[in-house]
Amino acid sequence: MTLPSLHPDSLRNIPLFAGLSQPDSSALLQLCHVRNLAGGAHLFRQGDTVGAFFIVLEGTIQLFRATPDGHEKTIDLLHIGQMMGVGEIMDSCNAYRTYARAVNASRVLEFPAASLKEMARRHGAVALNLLWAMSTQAHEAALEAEHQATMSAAQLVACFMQRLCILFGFNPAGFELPYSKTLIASRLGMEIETFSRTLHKLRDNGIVVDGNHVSITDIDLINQYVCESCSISRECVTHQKLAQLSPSHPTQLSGND
Amino acid sequence: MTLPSLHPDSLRNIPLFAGLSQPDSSALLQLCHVRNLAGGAHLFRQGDTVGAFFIVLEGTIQLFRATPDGHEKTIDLLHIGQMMGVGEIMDSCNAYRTYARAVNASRVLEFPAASLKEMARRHGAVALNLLWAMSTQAHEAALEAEHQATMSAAQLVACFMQRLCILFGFNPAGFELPYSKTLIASRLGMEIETFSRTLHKLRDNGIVVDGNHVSITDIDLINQYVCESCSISRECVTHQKLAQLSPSHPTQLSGND
DNA sequence: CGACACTTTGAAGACGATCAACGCCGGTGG
DNA sequence: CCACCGGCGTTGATCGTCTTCAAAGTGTCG
Repeated sequence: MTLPSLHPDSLRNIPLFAGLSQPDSSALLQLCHVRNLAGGAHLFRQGDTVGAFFIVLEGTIQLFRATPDGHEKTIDLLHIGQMMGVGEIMDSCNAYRTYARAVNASRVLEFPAASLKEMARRHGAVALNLLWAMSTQAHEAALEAEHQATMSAAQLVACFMQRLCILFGFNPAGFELPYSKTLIASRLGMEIETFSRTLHKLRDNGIVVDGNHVSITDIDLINQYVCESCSISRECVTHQKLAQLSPSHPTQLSGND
Repeated sequence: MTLPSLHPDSLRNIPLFAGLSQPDSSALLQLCHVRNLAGGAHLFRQGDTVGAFFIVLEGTIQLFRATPDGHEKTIDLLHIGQMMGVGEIMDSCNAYRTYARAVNASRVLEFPAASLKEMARRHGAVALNLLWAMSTQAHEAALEAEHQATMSAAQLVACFMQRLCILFGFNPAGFELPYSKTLIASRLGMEIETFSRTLHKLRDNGIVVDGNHVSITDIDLINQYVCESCSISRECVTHQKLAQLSPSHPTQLSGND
């Protein structure tokens, strides 16, 4: 099922494959195949029967739920290496708990649900990688939750901007927003109006936004502003990384272990 | 290291041991030992070097963080079968991310950190149980986060009351709060004043509180009230269970798989 | 040109946090 | 026995923040 378009090189940034022996890696690859998604295409919907789990190879996948009043509440935006649907498989839930939709043209790796547990049982290294990945995801979700609870809208936005720079290797001095403001606001758990207003207020704190163009004029100021009310922020890889971030100094995703 | 006080029966409610073969189970038991904690005793502190992970056997453990302004933010209250510190071990973090303190006299099972990964690598069944447990914890944390974001203080309190009945097998028609109000408020992420006020408002929704005594006078009304603004609530085992809950009909923790 | 999605801006309102004061209770020490 | 204290919980008043509703501006695409 392995498509020719999937080169071993592509696996370098995928935690699930990190450090696997050649046989283990091959066994995994035998199970999966690549899927291409156009922007806006749904990968699965909340309530769909769980048939597979996925890993992002390229592009961005939006995980979200539909609220009773018709809105969408974005849970997360997933990028290269991140997994979807592992939880559903591991606790034998038979329905996806969220929607998953490609924000832009994306490629994902698809693993049949049945095979994953078997791989984990048989290959200790795969099990450890899964455990590592799940624990990392859980930790990040916990950070996220604490951020939401502790930080003001302005701090959340500032924090998000910092993360963008890390994730995409943007030059903080000037970059374009990679998503629509509506999507970002949803991701940050705030209303679009609040987001819009907040962008202006940030001018005083070292972030200037005009249209889709963002300039972080004072990295240190922003970093201090984001961290001030949140003990946990200091744990964030983001902030540690941002401290060393200089223009044209793109950062990779952190490796396993 | 197995203490005489740990009977095989005790393992029945512990997901990590669920469905293990005799050898697997014994191997795990060889690794761990029981620790007794007095109420108020600390199991570990935020920043401590990670030396072990723990499973609650008896009592209640409070996980919390210290906020910059000196308050405590309760992350979770753990009961029988729940694990602490697994995330820290699996992603090779060398410091605990929270405080852990016994709310009342408690017993926990302690596993040396080094052994856990090795067990997971070698014993497929243990790895699957760990994956199951982590995925369940992660899912519950996600529900929790969505609750916090979506529901009003009153709904959160009502939801908490329902959970108490499920968890402890209380008769909804009348029971005593098992924790101090300060602790509950902290658990629910609100100030004690807000909590206090909220208790009165709930009178209109079928929950009457006087001192530490709680009466849920109208289960259906409350259930509807809690669920109304939160699509996710319907997934909550709580609500499904509560529907079948009748007086003197205690419920067990859900089993594995 | 008009339809429509996206964004901005204003004004009002709801909700919870904060500050302050007080009542209650158990323990301690004189 | 009483006075004092600290932890806990209640109640009132106020304040800031974010949501909500409403309206208008901007852009793209047919």
